[in-house]
Amino acid sequence: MLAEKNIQQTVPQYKQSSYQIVEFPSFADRLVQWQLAHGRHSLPWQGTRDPYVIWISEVMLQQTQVNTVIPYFERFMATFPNVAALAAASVEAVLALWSGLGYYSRGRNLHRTACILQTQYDGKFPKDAASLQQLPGIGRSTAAAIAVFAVGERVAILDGNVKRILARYFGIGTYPSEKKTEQHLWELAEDLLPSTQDHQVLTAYTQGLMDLGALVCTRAQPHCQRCPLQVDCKAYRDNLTATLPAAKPKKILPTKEVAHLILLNQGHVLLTKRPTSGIWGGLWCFPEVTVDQNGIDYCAENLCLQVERQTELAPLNHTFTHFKLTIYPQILRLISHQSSWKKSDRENNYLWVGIEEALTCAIPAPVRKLLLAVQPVLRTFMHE
DNA sequence: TAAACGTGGGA
DNA sequence: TTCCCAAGTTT
Repeated sequence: MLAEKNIQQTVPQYKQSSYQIVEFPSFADRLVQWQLAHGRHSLPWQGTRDPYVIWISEVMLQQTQVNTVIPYFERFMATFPNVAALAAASVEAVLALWSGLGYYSRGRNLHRTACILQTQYDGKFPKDAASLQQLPGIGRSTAAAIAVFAVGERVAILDGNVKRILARYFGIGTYPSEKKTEQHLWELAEDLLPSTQDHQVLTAYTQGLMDLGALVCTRAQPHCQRCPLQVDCKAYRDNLTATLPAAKPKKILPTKEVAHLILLNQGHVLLTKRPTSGIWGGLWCFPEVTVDQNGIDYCAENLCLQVERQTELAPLNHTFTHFKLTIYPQILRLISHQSSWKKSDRENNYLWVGIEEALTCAIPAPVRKLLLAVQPVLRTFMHE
C-alpha cells in the first residue's frame, strides 16, 4: 500500500494506553487513503504528469469551480496543446477562448508565461515550485500544485479548500485570509505534509485536500459522517462546522452605471478594445459612455457616424467581486450609406464585425448576453 | 497591504 | 432577490 510506510504522525490520545500501543493513522495517511478510495481520479487534467496540462488546469481553477472550468479546459487544450502553440498564438486568441471565464489577467499571464518559457527556458517548465512561482500568474499555491502533480515535489498548497479544512480541523476562529492567520495556515499545511517523497502519495495527498474540500468538507452542510478527519476535528467536536471558517468581513459594494452603445450597420456591430489595465482588460466591448451622454451625439462627434434610429434595451445588472454595474444598452442603427462607416479598424482599437463573428471574439459575459439579445433585432433590420 | 480583478452556482 | 464565494495572484 502506498501510505503504510508513512505512518509517523500520530494522534497522542490514541497511544496513551500502557497495555497496547495503537498507532492511529496520521492526518496525511487518512487523507491519502480516503483520496484513493473516494477522491476524484477522472477529471480531464488528471492522469498526466505533463506540466503544461497541469499548469493550464491550475490557473483556470483559480477562484473557479471545476464544473465551470471543464468546457474551457477542453477547448483550450484542443486549440493550444502545448507551450509552443500557446506562445505562437496572439493574446487576443487566448482571451477569445477565455471569454466568459473571468479574471482575464489569468489568460494574459498564461500567454506571457508561455512566451517566457519558449524564449528563456527552451520551451520547458522549471522543475521546482520556487522557480515556477517566478512566472507570471503562478503564485505560491499554484506553483506548489504544479510541482506536486508534475514532479512529486514535497510542497504544500493552500487554497480555499485547505483553508476551510484546516480552520475546521484545528478550530481556527479568525478569518483565514487575514495575514497572520494565513501565515499560520501555511505553517500548518507544511507540517501536515506526508513525510515521504513518494510522488504518488504526495499527489494523492494534495488531490485529497482539494477533493475533501469540494466533496465532504463543503462550505455549507459538510458531510462529516464521511470525513476521515472527523475523529479529531475540533469543529466537529465542538459543533462549530457551521461557523468555521470565519466569514469574510462584509463590505458594501459600490454601484456604477454606464451606457453601452450598440452600433449596427449592414449586419455588423461596432466593438472597441478596452485598455489592458482595469476591468475586462484587453477585451472587445461596445463603446461605453456615461448615462447622461447622448448616444446619437457621441456617434456624430467621436465616430463621425450618423444615427437613423435609437432603441433602448432593458438595463442589465452585472455584479463583480468589488462593485455592481448597471448597463443601459441602446441600439443605434446607422444611416447605412455612409462611406466612412467601416473605416474604424483594429489599428484604432475599433472593429466592425458580423454578430456571429463577434460571439467568437474576446468579449466579456455581458457583451455576449447583449449580442445574443440583439441578434433577432438585427435580423429584422436586415429584412427591411 | 488592502484593493483590484469575473462569473456563475448554491442557499 | 440577495448574499456568499470557488483549485488566488498582482499591485
